Amino acid sequence: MGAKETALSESQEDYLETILALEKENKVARVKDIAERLGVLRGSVSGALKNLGEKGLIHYEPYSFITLTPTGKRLAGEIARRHAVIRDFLEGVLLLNPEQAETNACRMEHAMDKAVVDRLVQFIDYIHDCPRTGPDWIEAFVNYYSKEKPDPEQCRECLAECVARHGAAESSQP
Amino acid sequence: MGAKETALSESQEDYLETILALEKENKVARVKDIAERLGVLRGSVSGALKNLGEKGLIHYEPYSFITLTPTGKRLAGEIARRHAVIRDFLEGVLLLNPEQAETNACRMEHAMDKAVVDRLVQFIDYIHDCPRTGPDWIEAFVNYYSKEKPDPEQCRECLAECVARHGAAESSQP
DNA sequence: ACATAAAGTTTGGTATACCAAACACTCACA
DNA sequence: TGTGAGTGTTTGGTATACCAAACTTTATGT
Repeated sequence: MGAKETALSESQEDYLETILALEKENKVARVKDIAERLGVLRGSVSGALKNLGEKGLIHYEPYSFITLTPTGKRLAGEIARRHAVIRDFLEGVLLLNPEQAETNACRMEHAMDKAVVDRLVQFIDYIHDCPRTGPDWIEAFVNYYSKEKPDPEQCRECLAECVARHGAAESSQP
Repeated sequence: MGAKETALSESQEDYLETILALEKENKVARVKDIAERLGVLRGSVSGALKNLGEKGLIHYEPYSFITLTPTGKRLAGEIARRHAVIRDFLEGVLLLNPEQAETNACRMEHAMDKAVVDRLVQFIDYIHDCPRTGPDWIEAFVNYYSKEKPDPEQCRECLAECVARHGAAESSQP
Protein backbone atom coordinates (compact mmCIF):
# COMPACT_ATOMS: atom_id res chain seq x y z
CA MET A 1 0.00 0.00 0.00
CA GLY A 2 0.98 3.68 -0.07
CA ALA A 3 1.84 5.72 -3.10
CA LYS A 4 5.01 4.73 -4.90
CA GLU A 5 7.71 7.24 -4.21
CA THR A 6 8.28 9.15 -7.44
CA ALA A 7 11.20 11.56 -7.46
CA LEU A 8 10.13 15.05 -6.45
CA SER A 9 10.40 18.07 -8.70
CA GLU A 10 12.41 21.06 -7.56
CA SER A 11 9.20 22.91 -6.95
CA GLN A 12 7.82 20.12 -4.79
CA GLU A 13 11.05 19.99 -2.81
CA ASP A 14 10.76 23.72 -2.18
CA TYR A 15 7.21 23.30 -0.90
CA LEU A 16 8.18 20.49 1.46
CA GLU A 17 11.16 22.41 2.79
CA THR A 18 9.05 25.51 3.37
CA ILE A 19 6.30 23.55 5.10
CA LEU A 20 8.87 21.99 7.43
CA ALA A 21 10.30 25.39 8.31
CA LEU A 22 6.85 26.85 8.97
CA GLU A 23 5.85 23.84 11.06
CA LYS A 24 8.89 24.41 13.23
CA GLU A 25 8.08 28.10 13.62
CA ASN A 26 4.29 28.01 13.92
CA LYS A 27 3.34 24.36 14.54
CA VAL A 28 1.42 24.33 11.27
CA ALA A 29 1.92 25.80 7.82
CA ARG A 30 -0.60 28.18 6.28
CA VAL A 31 -1.16 28.67 2.55
CA LYS A 32 -0.54 32.39 2.82
CA ASP A 33 2.82 31.93 4.52
CA ILE A 34 3.96 29.28 2.06
CA ALA A 35 3.00 31.57 -0.80
CA GLU A 36 4.94 34.45 0.70
CA ARG A 37 8.10 32.43 1.31
CA LEU A 38 8.13 30.91 -2.14
CA GLY A 39 7.14 34.12 -3.88
CA VAL A 40 4.07 32.64 -5.57
CA LEU A 41 0.35 33.42 -5.31
CA ARG A 42 -1.95 31.55 -2.95
CA GLY A 43 -3.71 29.87 -5.84
CA SER A 44 -0.50 28.23 -6.94
CA VAL A 45 0.02 26.85 -3.45
CA SER A 46 -3.40 25.17 -3.36
CA GLY A 47 -2.62 23.14 -6.46
CA ALA A 48 0.79 22.14 -5.20
CA LEU A 49 -0.61 21.08 -1.84
CA LYS A 50 -3.27 18.88 -3.40
CA ASN A 51 -0.46 17.21 -5.28
CA LEU A 52 1.70 16.65 -2.20
CA GLY A 53 -1.36 15.36 -0.37
CA GLU A 54 -2.00 12.79 -3.08
CA LYS A 55 1.62 11.70 -2.81
CA GLY A 56 1.14 11.11 0.88
CA LEU A 57 3.67 13.72 1.92
CA ILE A 58 1.34 16.13 3.72
CA HIS A 59 -1.98 15.95 5.51
CA TYR A 60 -4.16 18.08 3.30
CA GLU A 61 -7.83 18.82 3.72
CA PRO A 62 -9.21 21.92 2.04
CA TYR A 63 -9.42 24.90 4.40
CA SER A 64 -7.55 23.12 7.16
CA PHE A 65 -4.00 23.51 8.42
CA ILE A 66 -1.16 21.71 6.75
CA THR A 67 1.23 19.30 8.41
CA LEU A 68 3.79 16.87 7.06
CA THR A 69 3.24 13.12 7.18
CA PRO A 70 6.13 11.03 8.53
CA THR A 71 7.32 10.36 4.98
CA GLY A 72 7.01 14.02 4.10
CA LYS A 73 8.88 15.00 7.21
CA ARG A 74 11.69 12.61 6.40
CA LEU A 75 12.04 13.93 2.86
CA ALA A 76 11.77 17.56 3.97
CA GLY A 77 14.45 16.92 6.56
CA GLU A 78 16.79 15.48 3.95
CA ILE A 79 16.29 18.52 1.73
CA ALA A 80 16.80 20.91 4.63
CA ARG A 81 20.00 19.09 5.56
CA ARG A 82 21.31 19.40 2.02
CA HIS A 83 20.52 23.06 2.07
CA ALA A 84 22.28 23.58 5.39
CA VAL A 85 25.38 21.60 4.40
CA ILE A 86 25.77 23.44 1.12
CA ARG A 87 25.20 26.82 2.69
CA ASP A 88 27.73 26.06 5.42
CA PHE A 89 30.29 25.04 2.83
CA LEU A 90 29.74 28.13 0.71
CA GLU A 91 29.80 30.45 3.69
CA GLY A 92 32.20 28.68 6.05
CA VAL A 93 34.76 27.30 3.61
CA LEU A 94 34.48 29.25 0.38
CA LEU A 95 33.85 32.37 2.50
CA LEU A 96 31.08 33.73 0.32
CA ASN A 97 28.80 36.31 1.84
CA PRO A 98 25.72 34.94 3.61
CA GLU A 99 23.23 36.10 0.98
CA GLN A 100 25.15 34.55 -1.88
CA ALA A 101 25.66 31.35 0.11
CA GLU A 102 21.95 31.19 0.84
CA THR A 103 20.65 31.81 -2.66
CA ASN A 104 23.10 29.42 -4.26
CA ALA A 105 22.40 26.74 -1.66
CA CYS A 106 18.69 27.10 -2.48
CA ARG A 107 19.39 26.15 -6.06
CA MET A 108 22.17 23.64 -5.49
CA GLU A 109 20.19 21.59 -2.99
CA HIS A 110 18.07 20.25 -5.86
CA ALA A 111 21.07 19.28 -7.95
CA MET A 112 23.18 17.22 -5.57
CA ASP A 113 22.85 13.51 -4.79
CA LYS A 114 22.74 12.47 -1.18
CA ALA A 115 26.09 10.73 -1.70
CA VAL A 116 27.68 13.99 -2.80
CA VAL A 117 26.27 15.90 0.15
CA ASP A 118 27.48 13.18 2.50
CA ARG A 119 30.95 13.37 1.03
CA LEU A 120 30.91 17.15 1.33
CA VAL A 121 30.08 16.81 5.02
CA GLN A 122 33.05 14.51 5.45
CA PHE A 123 35.26 16.95 3.59
CA ILE A 124 34.21 19.83 5.83
CA ASP A 125 34.88 17.62 8.86
CA TYR A 126 38.26 16.67 7.43
CA ILE A 127 39.26 20.30 7.04
CA HIS A 128 38.34 20.95 10.67
CA ASP A 129 39.87 17.76 12.11
CA CYS A 130 43.10 17.57 10.16
CA PRO A 131 45.97 19.33 11.98
CA ARG A 132 47.28 20.58 8.67
CA THR A 133 44.14 22.56 8.00
CA GLY A 134 41.57 23.72 10.58
CA PRO A 135 40.03 27.16 11.10
CA ASP A 136 43.22 29.17 10.66
CA TRP A 137 43.85 27.51 7.31
CA ILE A 138 40.36 28.52 6.17
CA GLU A 139 40.91 32.05 7.41
CA ALA A 140 44.12 32.25 5.42
CA PHE A 141 42.13 31.51 2.26
CA VAL A 142 40.89 35.12 2.31
CA ASN A 143 44.49 36.15 2.01
CA TYR A 144 44.99 33.88 -0.97
CA TYR A 145 42.03 34.92 -3.05
CA SER A 146 42.43 38.63 -2.37
CA LYS A 147 46.11 38.76 -3.31
CA GLU A 148 47.82 38.23 -6.60
CA LYS A 149 50.41 35.73 -5.37
CA PRO A 150 51.03 33.84 -2.16
CA ASP A 151 54.04 35.10 -0.22
CA PRO A 152 56.48 32.17 0.36
CA GLU A 153 57.79 33.70 3.59
CA GLN A 154 54.28 34.10 4.95
CA CYS A 155 53.60 30.50 3.98
CA ARG A 156 56.64 29.32 5.95
CA GLU A 157 55.46 31.22 8.99
CA CYS A 158 51.96 29.87 8.60
CA LEU A 159 53.23 26.32 8.44
CA ALA A 160 55.49 26.94 11.43
CA GLU A 161 52.54 28.20 13.45
CA CYS A 162 50.62 25.13 12.46
CA VAL A 163 53.45 22.90 13.69
CA ALA A 164 53.67 24.90 16.90
CA ARG A 165 50.00 24.32 17.51
CA HIS A 166 49.97 20.62 16.76
CA GLY A 167 53.56 19.39 17.08
CA ALA A 168 55.27 17.22 14.51
CA ALA A 169 58.10 14.73 14.38
CA GLU A 170 61.45 16.39 13.75
CA SER A 171 61.93 17.41 10.16
CA SER A 172 64.94 17.00 7.94
CA GLN A 173 65.68 18.05 4.43
CA PRO A 174 68.05 16.45 1.91
CA MET B 1 19.93 46.54 -31.58
CA GLY B 2 20.25 42.84 -30.76
CA ALA B 3 17.95 40.78 -28.58
CA LYS B 4 18.05 41.62 -24.89
CA GLU B 5 19.83 38.89 -22.99
CA THR B 6 17.21 37.05 -20.97
CA ALA B 7 18.47 34.46 -18.52
CA LEU B 8 18.63 31.02 -20.08
CA SER B 9 16.63 28.06 -18.84
CA GLU B 10 18.45 24.91 -17.77
CA SER B 11 17.27 23.25 -20.93
CA GLN B 12 18.61 26.04 -23.09
CA GLU B 13 21.94 25.91 -21.29
CA ASP B 14 22.12 22.19 -22.00
CA TYR B 15 21.49 22.78 -25.70
CA LEU B 16 24.17 25.45 -25.93
CA GLU B 17 26.69 23.31 -24.10
CA THR B 18 25.96 20.33 -26.33
CA ILE B 19 26.20 22.39 -29.51
CA LEU B 20 29.58 23.72 -28.39
CA ALA B 21 30.87 20.20 -27.73
CA LEU B 22 29.61 18.96 -31.11
CA GLU B 23 31.10 21.95 -32.91
CA LYS B 24 34.46 21.11 -31.39
CA GLU B 25 34.19 17.49 -32.43
CA ASN B 26 32.56 17.79 -35.84
CA LYS B 27 32.84 21.47 -36.86
CA VAL B 28 29.04 21.73 -36.86
CA ALA B 29 26.22 20.35 -34.75
CA ARG B 30 23.50 18.19 -36.26
CA VAL B 31 19.96 17.85 -34.87
CA LYS B 32 20.29 14.09 -34.62
CA ASP B 33 23.46 14.29 -32.54
CA ILE B 34 22.07 16.95 -30.23
CA ALA B 35 18.98 14.80 -29.70
CA GLU B 36 21.09 11.74 -28.90
CA ARG B 37 23.31 13.55 -26.40
CA LEU B 38 20.44 15.18 -24.58
CA GLY B 39 18.23 12.09 -24.66
CA VAL B 40 15.33 13.82 -26.42
CA LEU B 41 13.65 13.25 -29.77
CA ARG B 42 14.64 15.16 -32.89
CA GLY B 43 11.35 17.04 -32.89
CA SER B 44 12.11 18.53 -29.50
CA VAL B 45 15.47 19.75 -30.76
CA SER B 46 13.95 21.65 -33.69
CA GLY B 47 11.76 23.70 -31.38
CA ALA B 48 14.62 24.46 -29.02
CA LEU B 49 16.88 25.51 -31.89
CA LYS B 50 14.34 27.90 -33.31
CA ASN B 51 14.22 29.47 -29.88
CA LEU B 52 17.99 29.79 -29.55
CA GLY B 53 18.11 31.20 -33.05
CA GLU B 54 15.60 33.90 -32.15
CA LYS B 55 17.71 34.76 -29.12
CA GLY B 56 20.70 35.26 -31.39
CA LEU B 57 22.71 32.47 -29.81
CA ILE B 58 22.96 30.15 -32.81
CA HIS B 59 22.85 30.49 -36.58
CA TYR B 60 19.72 28.57 -37.42
CA GLU B 61 18.20 28.06 -40.84
CA PRO B 62 15.87 25.11 -41.29
CA TYR B 63 17.64 22.09 -42.79
CA SER B 64 21.07 23.65 -42.49
CA PHE B 65 23.91 22.99 -40.09
CA ILE B 66 23.99 24.65 -36.72
CA THR B 67 26.77 26.86 -35.38
CA LEU B 68 27.03 29.16 -32.41
CA THR B 69 27.08 32.94 -32.80
CA PRO B 70 29.81 34.79 -30.90
CA THR B 71 27.37 35.50 -28.07
CA GLY B 72 26.24 31.89 -28.04
CA LYS B 73 29.81 30.69 -28.02
CA ARG B 74 30.66 32.92 -25.09
CA LEU B 75 27.71 31.70 -23.06
CA ALA B 76 28.31 28.07 -23.99
CA GLY B 77 31.92 28.46 -22.97
CA GLU B 78 30.92 29.84 -19.57
CA ILE B 79 28.58 26.92 -19.00
CA ALA B 80 31.21 24.40 -20.09
CA ARG B 81 33.72 25.99 -17.73
CA ARG B 82 31.28 25.72 -14.84
CA HIS B 83 30.72 22.12 -15.66
CA ALA B 84 34.45 21.37 -15.81
CA VAL B 85 35.23 23.21 -12.57
CA ILE B 86 32.50 21.48 -10.66
CA ARG B 87 33.38 18.06 -12.05
CA ASP B 88 37.04 18.59 -11.19
CA PHE B 89 36.14 19.56 -7.65
CA LEU B 90 33.85 16.58 -7.17
CA GLU B 91 36.32 14.15 -8.68
CA GLY B 92 39.66 15.69 -7.72
CA VAL B 93 38.91 17.01 -4.24
CA LEU B 94 35.86 15.20 -2.91
CA LEU B 95 37.22 12.06 -4.62
CA LEU B 96 33.86 10.93 -5.98
CA ASN B 97 33.90 8.44 -8.80
CA PRO B 98 33.96 9.93 -12.31
CA GLU B 99 30.38 8.99 -13.18
CA GLN B 100 28.95 10.52 -10.04
CA ALA B 101 31.10 13.61 -10.49
CA GLU B 102 29.90 13.96 -14.06
CA THR B 103 26.17 13.53 -13.46
CA ASN B 104 26.16 15.84 -10.46
CA ALA B 105 28.21 18.46 -12.29
CA CYS B 106 25.62 18.35 -15.09
CA ARG B 107 22.94 19.37 -12.65
CA MET B 108 24.96 21.70 -10.45
CA GLU B 109 26.25 23.78 -13.35
CA HIS B 110 22.80 25.34 -13.71
CA ALA B 111 22.53 26.18 -10.04
CA MET B 112 25.76 28.05 -9.33
CA ASP B 113 26.47 31.73 -9.87
CA LYS B 114 29.61 32.67 -11.74
CA ALA B 115 30.93 34.23 -8.53
CA VAL B 116 30.58 30.91 -6.72
CA VAL B 117 32.31 29.00 -9.49
CA ASP B 118 35.11 31.58 -9.52
CA ARG B 119 35.56 31.23 -5.79
CA LEU B 120 35.57 27.45 -6.11
CA VAL B 121 38.37 27.73 -8.65
CA GLN B 122 40.35 29.83 -6.21
CA PHE B 123 39.71 27.33 -3.46
CA ILE B 124 40.97 24.45 -5.58
CA ASP B 125 44.04 26.51 -6.45
CA TYR B 126 44.53 27.33 -2.78
CA ILE B 127 44.51 23.66 -1.84
CA HIS B 128 47.14 22.95 -4.46
CA ASP B 129 49.32 26.01 -3.77
CA CYS B 130 49.25 26.08 0.03
CA PRO B 131 52.16 24.13 1.54
CA ARG B 132 49.88 22.89 4.30
CA THR B 133 47.62 21.11 1.86
CA GLY B 134 48.53 20.00 -1.68
CA PRO B 135 48.02 16.64 -3.41
CA ASP B 136 49.11 14.47 -0.48
CA TRP B 137 46.61 16.19 1.79
CA ILE B 138 43.84 15.42 -0.70
CA GLU B 139 44.99 11.82 -0.96
CA ALA B 140 44.86 11.51 2.80
CA PHE B 141 41.16 12.45 2.70
CA VAL B 142 40.40 8.92 1.49
CA ASN B 143 41.88 7.72 4.71
CA TYR B 144 39.68 10.05 6.71
CA TYR B 145 36.35 9.23 5.17
CA SER B 146 36.92 5.49 5.06
CA LYS B 147 37.96 5.20 8.71
CA GLU B 148 35.99 5.73 11.86
CA LYS B 149 38.49 8.04 13.55
CA PRO B 150 41.68 9.80 12.55
CA ASP B 151 44.80 8.34 14.16
CA PRO B 152 46.67 11.11 16.05
CA GLU B 153 50.03 9.44 15.54
CA GLN B 154 49.45 9.17 11.81
CA CYS B 155 48.45 12.82 11.80
CA ARG B 156 51.74 13.80 13.49
CA GLU B 157 53.70 11.87 10.89
CA CYS B 158 51.68 13.41 8.09
CA LEU B 159 52.36 16.91 9.38
CA ALA B 160 56.05 16.09 9.81
CA GLU B 161 56.26 14.92 6.21
CA CYS B 162 54.60 18.10 5.14
CA VAL B 163 57.18 20.15 7.03
CA ALA B 164 59.97 18.04 5.57
CA ARG B 165 58.72 18.79 2.11
CA HIS B 166 58.24 22.52 2.55
CA GLY B 167 60.35 23.58 5.53
CA ALA B 168 59.10 25.75 8.39
CA ALA B 169 60.51 28.15 10.96
CA GLU B 170 61.57 26.42 14.18
CA SER B 171 58.63 25.57 16.35
CA SER B 172 58.26 25.97 20.08
CA GLN B 173 55.56 25.01 22.50
CA PRO B 174 54.72 26.60 25.88
C1' DA C 1 -24.76 37.40 15.54
C1' DC C 2 -23.54 38.97 11.60
C1' DA C 3 -21.03 41.96 8.27
C1' DT C 4 -16.74 42.04 6.42
C1' DA C 5 -11.91 41.19 6.11
C1' DA C 6 -8.70 37.58 5.55
C1' DA C 7 -7.54 33.20 4.00
C1' DG C 8 -8.13 29.46 0.85
C1' DT C 9 -9.89 27.47 -3.59
C1' DT C 10 -11.19 27.19 -8.34
C1' DT C 11 -11.16 28.26 -13.06
C1' DG C 12 -9.24 29.62 -17.30
C1' DG C 13 -5.22 31.02 -19.39
C1' DT C 14 0.06 31.28 -20.34
C1' DA C 15 4.73 29.45 -21.03
C1' DT C 16 8.07 25.78 -21.13
C1' DA C 17 9.51 21.45 -22.56
C1' DC C 18 8.78 17.32 -23.87
C1' DC C 19 6.73 13.02 -26.98
C1' DA C 20 4.53 10.62 -30.96
C1' DA C 21 3.81 10.45 -35.37
C1' DA C 22 2.92 12.48 -39.79
C1' DC C 23 5.23 15.07 -43.02
C1' DA C 24 9.17 17.41 -45.87
C1' DC C 25 13.59 17.81 -47.35
C1' DT C 26 18.42 16.16 -48.77
C1' DC C 27 21.76 13.37 -50.43
C1' DA C 28 23.91 9.20 -51.90
C1' DC C 29 23.92 5.78 -55.19
C1' DA C 30 22.00 2.82 -58.39
C1' DT D 1 18.03 11.16 -62.71
C1' DG D 2 15.07 9.27 -59.72
C1' DT D 3 14.24 6.98 -55.35
C1' DG D 4 14.61 5.63 -50.71
C1' DA D 5 16.96 5.93 -46.30
C1' DG D 6 18.20 9.13 -43.20
C1' DT D 7 17.69 13.58 -41.33
C1' DG D 8 14.99 17.56 -40.07
C1' DT D 9 10.34 19.77 -39.24
C1' DT D 10 5.61 20.27 -37.95
C1' DT D 11 1.50 19.30 -35.59
C1' DG D 12 -1.29 17.94 -31.84
C1' DG D 13 -1.17 16.41 -27.35
C1' DT D 14 0.64 15.89 -22.34
C1' DA D 15 2.52 17.47 -17.92
C1' DT D 16 4.28 20.96 -14.86
C1' DA D 17 4.02 25.22 -12.77
C1' DC D 18 2.74 29.44 -12.62
C1' DC D 19 -0.72 33.95 -12.70
C1' DA D 20 -5.11 36.60 -12.54
C1' DA D 21 -9.30 36.93 -10.92
C1' DA D 22 -13.72 35.16 -9.53
C1' DC D 23 -15.41 32.65 -5.99
C1' DT D 24 -16.06 30.13 -1.25
C1' DT D 25 -15.03 29.44 3.39
C1' DT D 26 -13.34 30.84 7.86
C1' DA D 27 -12.20 34.14 11.25
C1' DT D 28 -12.61 38.66 13.52
C1' DG D 29 -14.44 42.65 15.60
C1' DT D 30 -18.09 45.31 17.32
